[in-house]
Amino acid sequence: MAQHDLNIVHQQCGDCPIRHRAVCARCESDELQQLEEIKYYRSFQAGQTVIWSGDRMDFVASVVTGIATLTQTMEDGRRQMVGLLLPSDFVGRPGRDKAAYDVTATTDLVMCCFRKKPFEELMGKTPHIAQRLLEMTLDELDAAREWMLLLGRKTAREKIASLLAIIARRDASLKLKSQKGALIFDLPLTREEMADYLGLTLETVSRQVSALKRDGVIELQGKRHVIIPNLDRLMEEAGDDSDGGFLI
Amino acid sequence: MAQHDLNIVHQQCGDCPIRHRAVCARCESDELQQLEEIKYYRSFQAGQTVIWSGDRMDFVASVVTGIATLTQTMEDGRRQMVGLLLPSDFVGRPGRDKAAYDVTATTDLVMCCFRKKPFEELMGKTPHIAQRLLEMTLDELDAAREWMLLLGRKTAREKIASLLAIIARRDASLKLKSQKGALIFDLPLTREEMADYLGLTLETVSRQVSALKRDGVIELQGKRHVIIPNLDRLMEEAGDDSDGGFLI
DNA sequence: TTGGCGGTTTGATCTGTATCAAGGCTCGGT
DNA sequence: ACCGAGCCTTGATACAGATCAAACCGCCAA
Repeated sequence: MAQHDLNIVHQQCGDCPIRHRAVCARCESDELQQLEEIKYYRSFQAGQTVIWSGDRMDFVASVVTGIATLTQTMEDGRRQMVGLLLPSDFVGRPGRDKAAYDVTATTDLVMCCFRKKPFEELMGKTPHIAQRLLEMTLDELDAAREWMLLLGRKTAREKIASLLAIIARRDASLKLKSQKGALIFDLPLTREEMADYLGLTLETVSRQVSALKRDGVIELQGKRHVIIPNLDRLMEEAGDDSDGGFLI
Repeated sequence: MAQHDLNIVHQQCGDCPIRHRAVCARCESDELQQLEEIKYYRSFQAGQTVIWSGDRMDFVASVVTGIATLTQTMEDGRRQMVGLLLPSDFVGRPGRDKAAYDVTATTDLVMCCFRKKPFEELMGKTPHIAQRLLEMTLDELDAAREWMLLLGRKTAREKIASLLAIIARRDASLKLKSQKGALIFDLPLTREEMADYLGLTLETVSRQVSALKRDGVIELQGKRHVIIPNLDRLMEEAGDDSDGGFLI
């Protein structure tokens, strides 16, 4: 295996699901070798379902490239997105054999899967893994709580602004650090997916995106290509006080 | 220290924050002795604030008795509860030195605190702790996601029914197992706190509670004492399909 | 006994978002 | 070049829940 940098992101680390420096510094070690032996890749096309809620799930996985969503659906069809998985994010729960959510690829997707049983055994033997997983899970929990504030208390306009800010910042951090100018990205979600994320209808999403455009908070080229001329302005619209918090 | 049962709850285990059988079976061991040395108790009166968001937090803790809430507040005062801590629940995040949320005692409260630095060191040495914490955090994440569905997609009536069902079930599981009859409990939250939990106003909470009473789904004695004659009926009103999921 | 206060209920009205409906844009296939 | 499907926008209207306002209840203290 290739030598790895210390403070790496998943793509550079290839297939190590545990991208923490302490573990990656050991990439040559036994424990990573054991991870190698239980892993396999799966690819999905945009729109494909990775797994349905309630299905038997005999693996855990991390996203290598692409974006996946976790959604919950009520009997009458109301849907709520409860997680957005970007590269290096982890899915699956050690110690549970059924999926709790629908997992769907919203773009073309590659996942690095690990068979669950041996993964759990490995976790029992190598404390780093549980510690790293704990750290990641706590990050996700923080993100979920931020999301709860959004769902419970923000207006439609604030919700849209929040989502755009989240995507813009995640996107920027995956690219170059601290480029001061405008942020530019392609929306990875349809209007309907945005609605499912935000607890709105797709019509309301469309209206509010148009409103933000009309008011000069964002610029649009086509439906998906977004330009954020001023992130501070956008964050103000989002109603976020703390700019430190980074969400999923 | 006293001998502990295996499948115990926190109260019986006294001060062990890690109530998992594997750890508790070792209550006589060195590692628990070390926990003993870094722990202390704090008591709070109903309504007191344990810690404000942004404050320095040099401990982690678990609830011994009473109920605490985690809330987030926006600049203009909009509030959203993002966590409800019942006995044996854990607060605080290893590897972070500031509180991310306001923590408030809604009833008289006793917490068992552990100084963070030594707790982290101990966690590094004893894998059980990280594993148990991971398990608990994953449970909380599941609860948070269920909560997101509630906030994003449920009607006011469904929200109230969901909250009552959550409290009734948690309460029942703390008392006797599988008592088939009516469930009876005292609401530990004011109408306003319920509203902050559910992303509603207190007036709407009041109206919907009255409506559920009028429709015979619940019975009330005074403002707080609730009787659930038929849990299945209540869960139907809550719009929950899966009855297996247990929330915070 | 009175007054005041926190928590709660209830009523009247307003408003933001959902719902229903129609039409537009874009891209790929025939 | 045309068609159709998917996705998106826009308009008209309906409604759930917010907001504003008043009054109630139980309880404690003076």
